[in-house]
Amino acid sequence: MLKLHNTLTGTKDEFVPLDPNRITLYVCGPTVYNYVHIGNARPVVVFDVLYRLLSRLYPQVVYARNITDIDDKIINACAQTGEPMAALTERFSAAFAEDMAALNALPPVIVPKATDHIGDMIAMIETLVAKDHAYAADGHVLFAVESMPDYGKLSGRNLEDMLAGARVEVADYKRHPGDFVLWKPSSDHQPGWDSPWGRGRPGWHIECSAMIHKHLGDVIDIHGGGQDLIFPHHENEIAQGCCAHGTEYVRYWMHNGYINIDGEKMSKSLGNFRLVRDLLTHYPGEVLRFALLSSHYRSPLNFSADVLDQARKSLDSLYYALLGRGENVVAASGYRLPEDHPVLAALRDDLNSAEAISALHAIAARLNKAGPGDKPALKAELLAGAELLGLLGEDPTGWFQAAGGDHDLDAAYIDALVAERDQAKKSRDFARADQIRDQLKDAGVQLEDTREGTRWTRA
RNA sequence: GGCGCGGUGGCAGAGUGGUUAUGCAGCGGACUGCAACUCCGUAUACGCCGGUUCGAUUCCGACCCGCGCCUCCA
Repeated sequence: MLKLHNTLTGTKDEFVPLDPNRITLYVCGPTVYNYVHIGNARPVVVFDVLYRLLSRLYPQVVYARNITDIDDKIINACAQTGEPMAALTERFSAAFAEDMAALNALPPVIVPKATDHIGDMIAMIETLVAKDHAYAADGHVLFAVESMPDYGKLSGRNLEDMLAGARVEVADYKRHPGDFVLWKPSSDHQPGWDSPWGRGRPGWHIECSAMIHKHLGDVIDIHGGGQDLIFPHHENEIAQGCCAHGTEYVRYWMHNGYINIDGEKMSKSLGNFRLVRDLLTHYPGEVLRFALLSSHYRSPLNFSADVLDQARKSLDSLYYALLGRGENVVAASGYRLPEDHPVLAALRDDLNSAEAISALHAIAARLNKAGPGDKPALKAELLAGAELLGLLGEDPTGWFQAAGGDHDLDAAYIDALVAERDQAKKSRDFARADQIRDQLKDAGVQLEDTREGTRWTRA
């Protein structure tokens, strides 16, 4: 059984797919007007694990993650640099794909772009207007929140509550202050598309609803994203999807917690963000991924160098288990994680990645202690468990020897010193041997004498 | 003001009505020429106050503290 926390019910519910032969998963992707920060990466990594898990449990998973390539923030970014919109969005889409690949996130099955679906959005808006859930006013088309009795059910608020806390001036063409934009007019120098309401561009929420409808269906199994999307984005998606197609839209809503810096939410508006791109110059992508998975996806994660260093060391201990004590162990082939395996059980419990990692350490401990005959099977088990989390995909020797900084010694030079030290050891010149080891240690290279010879790792 | 989340050992972080994860760091030991890796052992914990209970970190209530959403944001 797979249990998932559903924002709609507020509880951990058993996952019952609409069609067990075709699971549908949609995750909100980035607005491509700059590089993404580590907070943007959290849902990508979290739902990548969900995608891997679902793929293990069901024969087919249709996973879509959109690219928002029309938005006022993009228009503003272009206005500042003079770069054409298509060039800018293409550039940052590619950068996003690169960054996420560095975090070992599998590409989704479908990566729909908003600008490829303007016609679908217009059609959906027309449906909403025809059903009296939307109205045109002053060049805009607005969704009428009062036309939907249970509007607010996802975020747990009602229209009166929202009015009480309103901090924004209400445009006078709105019938109700909570009405939101489906379509808005573009000036001559703004990008726009022809529509029944004149030349304009879509509002933020409609693209996801339209693309879900086109690629995945009227009702999908799971929709994910960051907690800050619950309101208004996902609330409004529900309104659009349910009202346009007369169905329930999404069965399970999943939202990940924030990444914090010094206890405060990391966000573009606060300016306290860390770009994935910059972090990757200091840490392997797998360390970032491990850090993101080291706590539960719904909990806040306080991001710091300390967290990354601990992730690195924890990962090292797992790779050490794969590396062994110098013996050459080949993982058994054809291993498949059993249904009741602890790693699988942990992930099935609302994606408890922290517990899954702990289960990985338990396998590593058994692998370290095992006799030669048992090692291949345990190594295969460790690799299979880790793969569900998208971890331990590197060659262990490569993991430890990969150059990370500008001042790293090159491998040939290190090998030469190691050879010299071996000679010194053979002639029992331990003073010289230790001198070489200390010299390398100062340069960040750790030597280890194993039965099969000396090996080295970068600290 | 409305709605919601969280406070676990030095740090990170799971979990549970009683046997008290896991990783890193610490301490003692084994291994080693000495180390490193690994192994064995070990200390330190559940914000505060009440209640329920044979027994609560885990359930209930109040309180304190921190955070988030209500506006673009993963």
